[in-house]
Amino acid sequence: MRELLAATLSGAGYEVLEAATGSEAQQLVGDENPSLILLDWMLPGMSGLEFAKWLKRDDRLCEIPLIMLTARDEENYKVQGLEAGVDDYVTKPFSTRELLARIKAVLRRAGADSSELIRVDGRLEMDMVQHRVLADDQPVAVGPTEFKLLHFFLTHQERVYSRAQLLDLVWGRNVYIEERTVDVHIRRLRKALEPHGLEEMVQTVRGVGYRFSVRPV
Amino acid sequence: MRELLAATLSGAGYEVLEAATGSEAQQLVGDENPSLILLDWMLPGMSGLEFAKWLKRDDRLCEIPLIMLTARDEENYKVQGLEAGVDDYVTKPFSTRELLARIKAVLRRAGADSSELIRVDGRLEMDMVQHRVLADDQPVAVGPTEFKLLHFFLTHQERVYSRAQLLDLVWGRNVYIEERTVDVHIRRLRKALEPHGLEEMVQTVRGVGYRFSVRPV
DNA sequence: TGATTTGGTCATATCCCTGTCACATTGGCA
DNA sequence: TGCCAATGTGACAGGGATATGACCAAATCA
Repeated sequence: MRELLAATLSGAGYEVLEAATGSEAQQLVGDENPSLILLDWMLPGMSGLEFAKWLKRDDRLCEIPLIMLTARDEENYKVQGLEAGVDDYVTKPFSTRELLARIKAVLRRAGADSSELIRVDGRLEMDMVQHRVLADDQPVAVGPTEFKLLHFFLTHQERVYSRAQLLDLVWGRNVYIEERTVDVHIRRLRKALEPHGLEEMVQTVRGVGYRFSVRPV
Repeated sequence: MRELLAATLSGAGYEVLEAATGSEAQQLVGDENPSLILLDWMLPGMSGLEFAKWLKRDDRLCEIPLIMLTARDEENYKVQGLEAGVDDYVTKPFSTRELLARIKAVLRRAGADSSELIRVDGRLEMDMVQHRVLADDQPVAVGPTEFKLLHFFLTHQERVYSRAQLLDLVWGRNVYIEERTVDVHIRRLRKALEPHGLEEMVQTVRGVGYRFSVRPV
């Protein structure tokens, strides 16, 4: 089964890594940082569910999309899986086309942030390889935190985030930082974008939080 | 028990409010509009079941997800709870991990179907994720209160509400505010919709209150 | 190690929102 | 038609939320 899948996915242009057991997978995941995990419900040793829980509990790994393969479509399996944070299900038997479609969908959903070059509106550009921000091809001077903040915004445009969410998602959870501090970094980011006339993309949503948007308020 | 839970959940990043009795909880729920309620089956005074029934009978509160904590996993308790509209169960004793997983799952489930995108007549659109109002794809500038008011109207169309009801349902109960204040916010909402020619959707019902309707008066 | 940058917090300034009032307008009824 | 009650509307002051500059400790760099 696993080898069949591996062959299919390789054929579709994906790079595939295989693990036979849960613990093997745990090691592989940590080492290789995959873009997506296909997980069978039934595993020798650790169950698929246990693996899912382990994965989603880890701050660094919980972002990795997870698709479960299950032989039964019983509701309570799905519920258990959803509780564990599984992103999608494929019920055996399934067609190659269905599987590829779901993989594509899940990757797209999760994917935006794995991109190495992010452009917005043709004017703002973020190059993760160079670790640089360009506005109208002019370098923008931003500090490390502003860089992370902007990167988060570019990969999560057109959405409001509360200060608490931004602290969680940009600074990382388990940091105890004053919420007002977010304001200050928003300010610094705006200041950096100001010379290029892009500061309006960082929008205040009073009483709620902040939003990055190309569209005017 | 309650304090232990509160500490655990705070640690997990949730904001926690506590109530010792059913009636205390009733008041708190009305005032604070929580995202989720954890309810013990056994309460001093009002029973957990009674509280659940009360909650689910209220138009404004019945949307709040409710998880019951029960010391017994007897079927007939669950059935009674389910009939009352309980969203999930956790049977004591339980692990922190299990509780957190269920909370997360219930919140996600509730978040998903409390529709995040409301459209009316193809012209007016409210995106809760962006926290934005669009009329003919043009952003509409509305203040926080008008936003809440419009959201309420969009989710309760074609019905008259008195000023007192609107104060209760939009502002929250236990706020003592002049009834005429509603008029002013209605005015502000209309003004915001005016540039898009949608102000007629907010209709006055003389002697009764206001109604949101797509149909002309 | 000393210089420089960075990050978080605070105090203060500013802006926006809000509830209320006073007055204008409208609608219904005798 | 004229009066009264209900609603519409503009203005305003106070309060709360956000913006901003300054500061110092910690981290980074040379």
